[in-house]
Amino acid sequence: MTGQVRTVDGRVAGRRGQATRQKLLDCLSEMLSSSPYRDVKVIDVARKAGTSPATFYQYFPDVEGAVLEIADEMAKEGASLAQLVAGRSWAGKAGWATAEEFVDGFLDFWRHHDAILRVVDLGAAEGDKRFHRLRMKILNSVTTPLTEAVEELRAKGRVDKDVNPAAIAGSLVVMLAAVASHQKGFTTLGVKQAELRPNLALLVHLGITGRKPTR
Amino acid sequence: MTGQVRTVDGRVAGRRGQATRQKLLDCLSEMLSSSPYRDVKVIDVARKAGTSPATFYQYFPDVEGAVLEIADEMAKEGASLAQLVAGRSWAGKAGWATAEEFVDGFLDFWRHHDAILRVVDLGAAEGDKRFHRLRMKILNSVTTPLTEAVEELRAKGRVDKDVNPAAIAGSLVVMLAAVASHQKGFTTLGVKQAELRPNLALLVHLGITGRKPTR
DNA sequence: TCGGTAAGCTGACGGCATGACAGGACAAGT
DNA sequence: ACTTGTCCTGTCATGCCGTCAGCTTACCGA
Repeated sequence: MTGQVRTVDGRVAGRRGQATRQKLLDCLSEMLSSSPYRDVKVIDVARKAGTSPATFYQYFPDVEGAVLEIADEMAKEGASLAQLVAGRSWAGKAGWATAEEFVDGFLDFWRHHDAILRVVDLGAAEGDKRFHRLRMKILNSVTTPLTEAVEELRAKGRVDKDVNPAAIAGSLVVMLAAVASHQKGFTTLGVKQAELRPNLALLVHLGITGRKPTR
Repeated sequence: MTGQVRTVDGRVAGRRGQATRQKLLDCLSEMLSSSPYRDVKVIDVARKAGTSPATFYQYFPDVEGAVLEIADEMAKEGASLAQLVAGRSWAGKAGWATAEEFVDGFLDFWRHHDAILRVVDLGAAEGDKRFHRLRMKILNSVTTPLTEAVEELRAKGRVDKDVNPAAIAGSLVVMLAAVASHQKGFTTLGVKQAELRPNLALLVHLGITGRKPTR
């Protein structure tokens, strides 16, 4: 099946091979957190992993290929984000709680993986289809249920007919992603962490329901 | 004064020197639009400009330095974005017009400079102070007047006391920036360009005033 | 017209990363 | 011990980086 981990030259990787491969991925992940993407060199990753550049090229075509691998694992993990929104109520106090928990959960996930998500974002913005697909996969696990929530409210006539649920949901999600990536920008504006979250929850609630929350 | 353009080794650049310098910046700008940031090499920029790598290093310490230069020019241009928001009304039909024009103007600016803004965003997200300052400079020209608008409405009691104007304004602005960078993500969701803008305007209006617009 | 001076540009070079290969080390089964 | 297939690395050609000395060009005053 697809589960077979293979080297660049087509061999099947055994236990030891998979271990070094994973170690290379871990070290790359770490390097992405500590130095600019542009400056991440294969030789540094290899050194950090206690091996040689040649070994790196045995498992990955280049740095980008390895990054895609890391991002793919993260995307799988990100599927659980759907639980933050799916099947939740957006009415009354429960609605406010939904908004708050959604914002919290999403920000935590994004900040936890900020280094790799930065690179994915860049790749997607630069037009690379593979990165774009990955980014959509992650965002969709949240955007899709969020869109459904808006559609439901619209069907009940609680939201205007001329709103596009997907546009609203998508915009709110990228807002959260961008805020998480640039949290430093808000401290510069004099906005503290603790203040930011409820305000984001407010915006999300307003966007989804069109109304102010009852707290 | 500060207007003196200088080479890396301290010489004052004359007319001819400034021309090549500018040509290098233009070529770099073009390369950033057409190839991944990671793959932009000094030698390519130099070749494209019909000169040699050594010349590049005479005017810029490295690629990053040149990028900062381009971004700085763009930041000056971005100051005019303030006019989209400053002194506008957020009440009634005028309020809806303000939201629409703001969204349009901002998106156009961001998309026009998307290549360089991608790099600035990346640099800022990676923690580089110079990129972060530049990013804030551009965003602030919009965030500041937007924050004032919210503060004004709050003073009139039309917006809840517990909202933080800066947090709201900042979040809406980064939302627009992120949407502009990832427009492709929305076409994937089945949202067309023309549909996106009014929905963004709606979110902005909701965020600023707390109410649905009257169109 | 003629140097003198500073600006402007480039060839060339050591250093380092890249990416490919062949061959050696290693583990496991026989 | 021998075989087989996995795993790693030394090595090499190639190409980019960043710097320097030195050449050409433009400007200017005498």
